[in-house]
Amino acid sequence: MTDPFRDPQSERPAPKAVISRVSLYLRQLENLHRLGHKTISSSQLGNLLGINDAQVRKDLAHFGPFGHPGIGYQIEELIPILRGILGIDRVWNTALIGLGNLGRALLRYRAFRGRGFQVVALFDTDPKKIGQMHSGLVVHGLEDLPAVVAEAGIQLAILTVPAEVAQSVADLATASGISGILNFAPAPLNLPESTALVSVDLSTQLEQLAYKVLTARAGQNPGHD
Amino acid sequence: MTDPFRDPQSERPAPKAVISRVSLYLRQLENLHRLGHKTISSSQLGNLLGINDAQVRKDLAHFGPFGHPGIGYQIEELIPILRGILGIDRVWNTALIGLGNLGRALLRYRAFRGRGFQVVALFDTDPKKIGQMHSGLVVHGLEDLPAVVAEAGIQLAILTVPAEVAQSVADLATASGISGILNFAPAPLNLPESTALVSVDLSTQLEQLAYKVLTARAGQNPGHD
DNA sequence: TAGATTGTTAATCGATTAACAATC
DNA sequence: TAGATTGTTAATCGATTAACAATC
Repeated sequence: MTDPFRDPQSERPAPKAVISRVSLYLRQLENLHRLGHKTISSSQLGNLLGINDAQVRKDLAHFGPFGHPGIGYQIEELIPILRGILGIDRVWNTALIGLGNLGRALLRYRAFRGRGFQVVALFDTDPKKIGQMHSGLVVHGLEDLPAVVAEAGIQLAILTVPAEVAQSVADLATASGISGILNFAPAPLNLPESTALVSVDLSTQLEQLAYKVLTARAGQNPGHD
Repeated sequence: MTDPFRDPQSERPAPKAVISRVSLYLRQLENLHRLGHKTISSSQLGNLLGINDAQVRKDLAHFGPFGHPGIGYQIEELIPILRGILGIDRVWNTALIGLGNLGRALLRYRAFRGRGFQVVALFDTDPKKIGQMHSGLVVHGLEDLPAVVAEAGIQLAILTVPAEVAQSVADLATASGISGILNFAPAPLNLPESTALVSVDLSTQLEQLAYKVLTARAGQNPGHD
């Protein structure tokens, strides 16, 4: 089965795990750039992140031959490439839906800003919250979503609503033309193929931690390191 | 070191992916229980979560033969078993380190309470924050960590500090006797084998979303998730 | 019994790691 | 050149899915 097309960029979409690591590579490269480093090898980069050097090379080679044999990768050259691959070389207009504790915190969270994710509209269903100002934005009722999405060219939504309403809010967001949802509600969402979904499930993460502590404690792990 | 128990629970530790799904199973079972359901089959449970039925059975069978052929799983029977497996059948005394926006939001976040994760102490390095009260707890300086951990029997730490100090704070937490860390700082942490670590990297999650939107848009066949 | 569903083995699929010729 | 490091193929490892005898 010889494949006539070998262009890595447009062939198969990179697996989810690869993209996760590309995010980590990018952040590490930005740190190194800030520290004045010029080049880095796959094994150096891997060591900093606890990732195998062959994997680093393979992940990057998936998108193109960016490395220089005998030298490594040019940090300044690689950073904008990775930003382009991830799609954070542009501004993403983002709606924040649900202004509970978590939503308000994310609105002010540094890590979301300055990487192209710009919250441009707020939504809630609570009449007490509608009309309030947060970080210079007024809170809309959810019924305004379709109009505001169209008007402001909103592409992404951050969902910080209770689990019970998450599916219906996601449906409304999809119907309004949102292309991607970052879901914090602890509920499985069913979306059309064309809508991208990433879920962050904080309570299951804490459960993972509890399990890990228990097994680290009981099972005396044979393989040290 | 002869293990008198040959039951699956103490054999090989379940893979990370299995435990993630067990969290999802448990939450779904709790919802079903609330709705008055008595039994559920692996295929029904799988459908609700978008998981293959063989995988549901295999995941659960990893811990014991909990199912009833011809019938399915008894919901009321399975719930406490899964809670025990995950280790959320007890109280975990937890320290929250870093009282920025995210830290304060997590402190009040419902999903963390009522699942056994009890925040019993707060820490920060900012002199303006030390001494403040949040949710009935006083903010300690970080230098109090070893004493408070010992005194209050703290086992877990939620780390919501800037990336630059995350490693040193994690080192202090480990040295103080913490068994597990839920890390929200966007930095790779290097910890001893004996300390459990789960990292939640919000900015990389948003980058995953951007990538997914781009590929869903261009390539017609995005991964379902 | 007939129908349903489990636990588990075998088959498949995908991801990680090792090894090395090619390259600078 | 000699040394370093890439991109990639082959080998390994692990996880998912299909299939089915055993069971209720």
